[in-house]
Amino acid sequence: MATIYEVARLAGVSPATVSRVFNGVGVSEEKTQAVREAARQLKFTPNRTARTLRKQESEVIALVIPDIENPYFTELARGVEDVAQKAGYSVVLCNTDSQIEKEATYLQIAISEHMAGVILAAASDHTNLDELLAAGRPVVAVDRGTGYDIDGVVMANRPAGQAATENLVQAGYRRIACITGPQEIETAYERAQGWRAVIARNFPDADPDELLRYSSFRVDGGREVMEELLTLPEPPDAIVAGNNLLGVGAIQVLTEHGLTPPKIGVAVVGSLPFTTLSPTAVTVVRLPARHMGVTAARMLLERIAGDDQPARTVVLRNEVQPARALNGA
Amino acid sequence: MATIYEVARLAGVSPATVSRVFNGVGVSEEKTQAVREAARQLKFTPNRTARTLRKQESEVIALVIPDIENPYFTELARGVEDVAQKAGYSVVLCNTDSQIEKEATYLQIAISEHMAGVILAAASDHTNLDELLAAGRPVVAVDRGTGYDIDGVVMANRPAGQAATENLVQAGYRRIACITGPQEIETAYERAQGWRAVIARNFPDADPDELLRYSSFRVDGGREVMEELLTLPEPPDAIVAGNNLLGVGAIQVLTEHGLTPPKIGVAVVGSLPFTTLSPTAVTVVRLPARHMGVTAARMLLERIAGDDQPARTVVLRNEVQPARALNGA
DNA sequence: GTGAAAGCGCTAACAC
DNA sequence: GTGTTAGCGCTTTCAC
Repeated sequence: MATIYEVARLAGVSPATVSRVFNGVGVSEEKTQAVREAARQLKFTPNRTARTLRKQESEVIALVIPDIENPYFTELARGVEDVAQKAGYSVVLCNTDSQIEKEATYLQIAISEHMAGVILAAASDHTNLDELLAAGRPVVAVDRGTGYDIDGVVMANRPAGQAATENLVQAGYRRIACITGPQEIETAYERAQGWRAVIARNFPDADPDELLRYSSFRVDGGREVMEELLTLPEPPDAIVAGNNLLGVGAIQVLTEHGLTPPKIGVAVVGSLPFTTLSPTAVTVVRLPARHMGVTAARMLLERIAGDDQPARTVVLRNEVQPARALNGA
Repeated sequence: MATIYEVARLAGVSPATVSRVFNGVGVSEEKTQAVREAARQLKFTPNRTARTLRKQESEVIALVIPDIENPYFTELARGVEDVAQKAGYSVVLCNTDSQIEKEATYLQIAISEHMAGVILAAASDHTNLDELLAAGRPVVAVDRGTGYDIDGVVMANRPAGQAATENLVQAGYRRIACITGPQEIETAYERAQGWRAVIARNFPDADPDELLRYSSFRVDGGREVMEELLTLPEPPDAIVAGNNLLGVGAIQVLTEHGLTPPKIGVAVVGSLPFTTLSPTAVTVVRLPARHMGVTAARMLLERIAGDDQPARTVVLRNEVQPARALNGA
């Protein structure tokens, strides 16, 4: 690999001039040409490591997410990547598997590689950002809060849970269960709160705890809890699923029992990009994951550029796509 | 951020000794203790950038894939990550969107960040690896070849296409179409060749070109081509889908037309992790994507460690999971 | 076993 | 506008 010294010698200029050419500072036209020609001949690629060491900052941002196999997070990643790449940043995708230790490791790496910033969907509410923040690295929270006073972008989770449930009520279902993710995860909790509010308003005699189930935010979690609900003395006639994977798991079990929607009502908070159902059978509350990524990346880039206004939180509205078969559209 | 110099001063040793402690070279027990204690007090984190600059190699490997939203590739990524992390490497996930320019950019970054190696699912057969290889960086090809004489791990694509098709033949279907990815992509081509061989053997009078469609390896590609096949004067009674997303698209369209499998035969090359169909309705030829990632990562780590045996190619066998409803199991 | 010192490739004062 | 030079934090000879 050629260095700026070799390019400088070939072009008949100083190393500093070569550096200036590649950083867009004022250099005369003729020297610029000479440098570019020399660089081309030597196949010169600037050494980013040296640059990072010198500048104490790299053009890399970390995107830390709990589950890379969840399409919701890959859609988010696309949004981040699209914005970052246009700004000349590359994105390092870090999968924590919801484990705080793995998360801590990646956060440490972000510091020690001098990454420009971090976009974080926290594995839990115990994430420690002290060092990262002390090192002056901007962090934007996505999907979930962190307990720190930093920028964030989240979904309107409670309204999403409400919308899903209301849709089912209007379609005539009367015994609507809810399956959601781990209680400690705020998205899971809030969506369930949305469901709870609608149930309380419409069925004041119902016992919500009988029909609410916490599980993992995964397909097998949905399957397990759905099986359980089906064995109830009086099983539900409809289900609100707290995220996409839970919805997939629940629908799989229902299908296996011959209860294909809309025989039983199903509303899912989150999109189902790879579902093979009739698009009219299930109510979907779309979550704008890509948009969340785009917004978070833009906020982060502003912080990297030095913006120091007070922390902002953006709440993204969802969009309901009702099951057509149920509401007659 | 504390440096080794500060740690050295506090511990009463030289910077070199601090470095040795953190790199597992022989240092006396008492100095080791002193260094560790000083490091703890100062919250010292080794600066990876400086280390990389000095050693000319980082503990990062790049995984370059064409579509991060495809569950097949995220499953692959999991395999890579699990192996890499255990060996102390972190994985940078780079999404090329099948564009050679984006791919070239990421490959350039891999060089200029001194990454330890690259695992590459090439965007096309025009990928240029000259510089990367000249820089001495090991590259392992996954899923598809590259035209270079390097390590690789691929699926048994032709047998997979054959198995999918044979399954449909045995189930009694007689007019079996095939939809696959872009002709230039070897996986798409080979799977179609498998289909073609079975068709030629069983239905010598059939005109394969009438029933074969090339498309993109995406859901909307599958939708589009499926719609088209349905308008044929004599539509197919079964479909072989060349990958998971194509299968999802095809099944969606069929469902919308009331042709839920197994009313029409469907066999998919690739797993359908988020399907909501009855598990008995569709034949799935499972592709061990995670295993591919694990294998590729292990091979890469061997190369990074200096192994210089001739290039190897590993071919992974697939596993057929037949549609139970069709073969009576 | 341990320390002194050079240098990885780049950028940013600072002089001119 | 351009060159000289110091130094980012680490590893690694080379002495001792």
